Formats: sequence, C-alpha cells, structure tokens
Amino acid sequence: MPTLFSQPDSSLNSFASRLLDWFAENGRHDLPWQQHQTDTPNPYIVWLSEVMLQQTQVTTVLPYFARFMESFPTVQDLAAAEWDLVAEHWAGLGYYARARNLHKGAKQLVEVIDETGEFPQTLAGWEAISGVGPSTAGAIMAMGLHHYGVICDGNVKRVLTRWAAIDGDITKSATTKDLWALAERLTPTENSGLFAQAMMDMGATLCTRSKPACLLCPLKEDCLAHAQGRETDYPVKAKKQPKPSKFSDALLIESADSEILWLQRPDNGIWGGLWSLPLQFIEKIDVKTSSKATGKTDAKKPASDDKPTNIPSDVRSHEKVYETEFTTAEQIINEWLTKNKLAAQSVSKSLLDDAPIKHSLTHFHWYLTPQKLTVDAAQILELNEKLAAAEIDFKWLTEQTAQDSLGLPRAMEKIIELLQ
DNA sequence: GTCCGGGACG
DNA sequence: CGTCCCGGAC
Repeated sequence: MPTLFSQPDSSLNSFASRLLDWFAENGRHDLPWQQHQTDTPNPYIVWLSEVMLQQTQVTTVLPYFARFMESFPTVQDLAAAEWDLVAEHWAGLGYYARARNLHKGAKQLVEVIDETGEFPQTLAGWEAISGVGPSTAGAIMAMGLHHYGVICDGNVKRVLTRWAAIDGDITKSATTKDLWALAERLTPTENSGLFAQAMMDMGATLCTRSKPACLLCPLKEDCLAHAQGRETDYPVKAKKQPKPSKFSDALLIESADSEILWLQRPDNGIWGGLWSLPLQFIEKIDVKTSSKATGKTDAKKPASDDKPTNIPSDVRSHEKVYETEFTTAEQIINEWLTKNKLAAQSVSKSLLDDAPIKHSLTHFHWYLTPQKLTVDAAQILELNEKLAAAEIDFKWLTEQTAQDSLGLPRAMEKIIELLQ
C-alpha cells in the first residue's frame, strides 16, 4: 500500500515526541489562556481565546482577552451582555463578524449548558456553535476539554507544507484535505492538546513566515524544505489581486453643542454592528486601469467602466452603482442633505490636502475625507425623525464620548485623532 | 509606503 | 469562492 505522505513512517512516527520535547523545553507556557497545566481545563477560556486568535496575533489579543475576562468572566456573563458592550470590547480587533458570532455563540453555549449541565463534549457539538469552524473546534476539544482534537490552522499549515514539501496551493480544497490528513496522522491520541499548543508555538516562534529559525527546530533533520534550502517557498499560495481604491467623505454632522451624529452599521458588510460616521461614497478606481490611485485629484476623476458587460448600458448608469455603496441610513442622510441644499466643508483640505485618511481593508483601499457640517436644532429634529422612522440606530455624541462609549472601528479612531 | 497572513460564513 | 480588518514585516 503506497503511503499517502511524502515522509517515511519513521519520520511520521517520531514527529510528535520530537515536537513535544521541544515544547516542554523551549515553548511558551505562560499565555493566559493556556490550560495544559491544569487537570480541569476551562473550555470558555479556550473558546474565547481561540476565536480572538483566529486571525490575530498573540500580542494583539492579550489586552483584549484580559478585558473580556474581566468584564465577562463566564460564558453566562457574555451571553447576558448587551451587544453594544461586546462591540465596544471588541472594537479595534477587526473582523467584527467574529464578535457577533461570539456573542451569538455564548447564548448557544448557555442553552447547551442549561440542557446538559456542561459545555459541548464533541467536535460536532462545537462546530454547531456560531463562529466555530473545524480548526477552532479541534483546538477546543484538545486544549479546552483535554479530549482528542486535531488542529490545522495557518501555523500548522506552514509547518507541515515545509516539513513535507507540499507543493499544492494551500487555498485549494484538495491541498487543505491533504494537510488535514497529515495533521491527523501526526497528532498523538494522548496529549493532543499539548501537541496542538506545541504546533502553534513552533509555527509562531520558530517556523515563521520570513526568517525561520531552522537551527533551533526539532524537525530540521527530516524537514524536506530545509534540506533543499527552500523554507520560504512554502506554503504555496496563489498571488493576490491588486486592491482597488474607494473614496468616501466621512460626515461630521455637528450640533451647536458639538455633538456629532453616529450611526450603527448594519450587521452584514463592513464594520457590521459597530458605529461609524455617515459615509458618502465618492468614486472608485481600479488600480489595474489607473496608474495613480492615490490622492484627492484622482478621486474626482470618473472611474473606469468596470461593470459587467451583460447589463444593458442604460441600467449601468453611474448613479446606480454608487448608490449601492450607501447603507439605508446614509441614503436617508444623503437625500436630506440634497433636499436642504447643505454642503459639507472639508475639514482636512487645508490641513492635509493630499493625505486624507487611508484605511486598507481586505480587498480595497479606502480613502476617507472628514467633512464638517453644522446643523441647527430644527434640522436635528427633522433628521432624527427620518432616521427613527426607518428604525436606524443613531446617537448624537461628542467625539470624546463616542470614543469612550461606542464600538468604533480603527478608521473612526483615526478620524477623531486627526481632528484633535 | 506596500505586502502579507489568517478562519468562518453565506 | 468572495467577503470580512488590522498590525507587523519588509
């Protein structure tokens, strides 16, 4: 029977003990969510930390984790909390769907506990919790319950593609399947939690993306990438598309007593569930068709026609495309501004002409220009009525109060910082 | 400045 | 398979 793996059985069989020996001697054992030194691990701690660590580095997570544990020491506390409080705790960590799923997941977990008296005890039970996928579920099984569990996250994939010289694109499902099979083959039935922690620690501290410390690695003897001096050729990944640029005005609609209008964003889409200034989309420019996609001058130029060609040209109007960039609340505000012939003043123009705030998201760059607009009491009343009628969540708060009490994305923090 | 990594979900 | 965010590496 041919082996599924590029490594011989002897290497596959000794992998775990070499890694565990290294971890015992040189690994990190002082992270606040580590549960391997206790006989009675706390699944809540592991679940919370794993969700936070899903796409964020340890050093970034540390202060957020501490604050969550202080405010929500148990899953019941988290489940009972108001969403806005959870959002405020998560603000700045990014990928806000994680926070919404975490909050939803806490409620689901409390339901399970109320029914069974304990946290889910199976892989399927954990995967049924919002925000918990295969790798997080495996991590919780292994480290949060000390049951058997396998992980195959980014760290593991980097270690394994190097060690076994796996040339497949790791974004493809076939390669993912191979990597999971290899991770399962290597994970020991006893101590799978220690093994999972060791793999993640090794990936994070030794087998790093750019300058792996191969001399210190317990797997260097049979690492196939190391043998060829090709460590940094792995993992193989398809090249990314260049990001298009988008431009928006961020409206500071201000009352006489310096209170500003803030809107809660819809759950789906960018910054879902967090609070933001009203944004007015200006233009978008595809970097592939524009040599310079930076600066205000370019923002005023018409965007290239990158819309699908199967749509009739009369429907492919400029207007149509850019209205889709507004939330409902922003459309209401935009219509109201137009009706009242109110024009915003660029705050940053004199101060910072060609450097409005730049914020990079997953698949586009966003250039934000703060625009100030003062409204009187009657106008505020009218605007409030329109927003309330559409069941929009909004608040009038000073910049300082907003910063202290709302979950704001980093881009909003940048704007406030700029104005101070 | 630009590039890059990263897990889950619809 | 596209969408979601930010910080750290370079």
